[in-house]
Amino acid sequence: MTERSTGAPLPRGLRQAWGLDTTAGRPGPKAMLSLAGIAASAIALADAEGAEALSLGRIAERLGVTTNALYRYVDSRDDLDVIVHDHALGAPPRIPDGADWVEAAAAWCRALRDRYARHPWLSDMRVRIPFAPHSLAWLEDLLERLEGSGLGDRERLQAAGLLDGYVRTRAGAARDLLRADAGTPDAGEVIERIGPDLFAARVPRVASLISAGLYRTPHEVAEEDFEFGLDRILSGLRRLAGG
Amino acid sequence: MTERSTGAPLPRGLRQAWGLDTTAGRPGPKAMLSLAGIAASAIALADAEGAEALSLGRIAERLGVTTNALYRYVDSRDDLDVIVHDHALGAPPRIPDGADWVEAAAAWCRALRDRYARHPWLSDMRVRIPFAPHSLAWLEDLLERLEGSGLGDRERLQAAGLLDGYVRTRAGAARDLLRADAGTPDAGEVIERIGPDLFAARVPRVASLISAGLYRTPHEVAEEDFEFGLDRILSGLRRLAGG
DNA sequence: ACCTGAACACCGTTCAAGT
DNA sequence: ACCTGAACACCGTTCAAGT
Repeated sequence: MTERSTGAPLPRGLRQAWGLDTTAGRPGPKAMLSLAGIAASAIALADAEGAEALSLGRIAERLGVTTNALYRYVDSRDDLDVIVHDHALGAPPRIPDGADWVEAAAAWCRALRDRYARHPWLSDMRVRIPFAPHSLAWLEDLLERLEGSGLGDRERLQAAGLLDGYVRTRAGAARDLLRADAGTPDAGEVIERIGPDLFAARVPRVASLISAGLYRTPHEVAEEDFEFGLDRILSGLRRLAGG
Repeated sequence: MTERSTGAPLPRGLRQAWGLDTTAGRPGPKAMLSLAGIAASAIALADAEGAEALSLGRIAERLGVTTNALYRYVDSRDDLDVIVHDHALGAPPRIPDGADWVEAAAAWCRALRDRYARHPWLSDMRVRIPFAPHSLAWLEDLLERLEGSGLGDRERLQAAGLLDGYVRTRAGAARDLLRADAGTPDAGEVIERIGPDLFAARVPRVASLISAGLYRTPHEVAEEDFEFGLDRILSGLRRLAGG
């Protein structure tokens, strides 16, 4: 038992996620809820209605409980967001045997993309420095995959940030396209409203790409875009590694 | 005057940003505010207190006006966000003469990074498909820089998305580090709270990188990280272009 | 120790005036 | 056409009970 240094304590939800809050055998009434249950309920809500629908009240309603009850499990809305994000992300997949480091890294990227595809609202959550267990496990896993690359410590960390950022960016773009399928703003319609002539005069290259249909991106094309960027990055990394 | 097709009209703020709302010479009292003034006020507020401080009420307060007055200039909070984002981004820089396409693209990326550095809270704003004039002008500008590359239409658009996403990701990371300098969560402290042994057992590679000080990122190191990823991407693109 | 109920400050949005 | 003032539903958060 080492002395605790001064400073802010870990938020309740994060502490629980790391398995530090051994709630077993404590006095008083036993809990009606669990952090995992709260997270699952929040995820179901977000899956159904998107990130904007997430609120303490809506989650509590689903659980048949008062809003304030959630504060027994979580310190704040912010704390809750971290937990929900981490639960929706889930544990990273196992590393495939026998793949070289480039293929292993590519598999990591596709796996992360798939998680985002399953929960598109993840792209709407504020990005944070990851300290939740699953988030860190993903990073750990990617670092492991990069160990065969011959890149240095620093370079592996940089490469991990590059790949992770790439996947998240693409996931956000894919989410936007999903959203465009439903209701909101269609490129062609917006241009119509702005005025095609004004639009073409101001941003001719963008206008011509749109009218060539290159802005319209069905699912398989988004897949190609994803692989395009991934290939560029991995090609750049392989070259650096002297492959 | 062509017939308007059915569908949602352009939000008021966006229409104004494109110069479509010729407010001159209309009946009734003249406006006390302007969209540009509202945006400037919002930017000053966010610069001072961050994205969380942004609200219609706080902006109106700075302008000496009621919250509801803003609805004469903007359709919704969402509409306002688009305008604020676009104003903070500003117009893209001119293309440097004589640079080859790789250097021109790199200059674009650095310029965008600098805009984000000036307004770090931009990284906290929801990412959207860009339809505001400055946002589109940046895209137009990058597409122009890529014209000398020999890449095809589709590839140029993909490359633009890749580079743009990269810069935004890095800007978000840089913002997190800024935030870590002030108050919030320090890596070492969080590990201390989780328990260094548990942490090292679960994510050994991350733990060793942190204890090696590679997580600590002063300003010049962030700069190196930025150039690292940029080099990888541009190297991958050059190779594709057959350079 | 858990959960409820009441209260607070704040948020975006609407509607009916006033000028 | 602009701006105000009142009202609404909703949000996160706190505090004092109850069990």
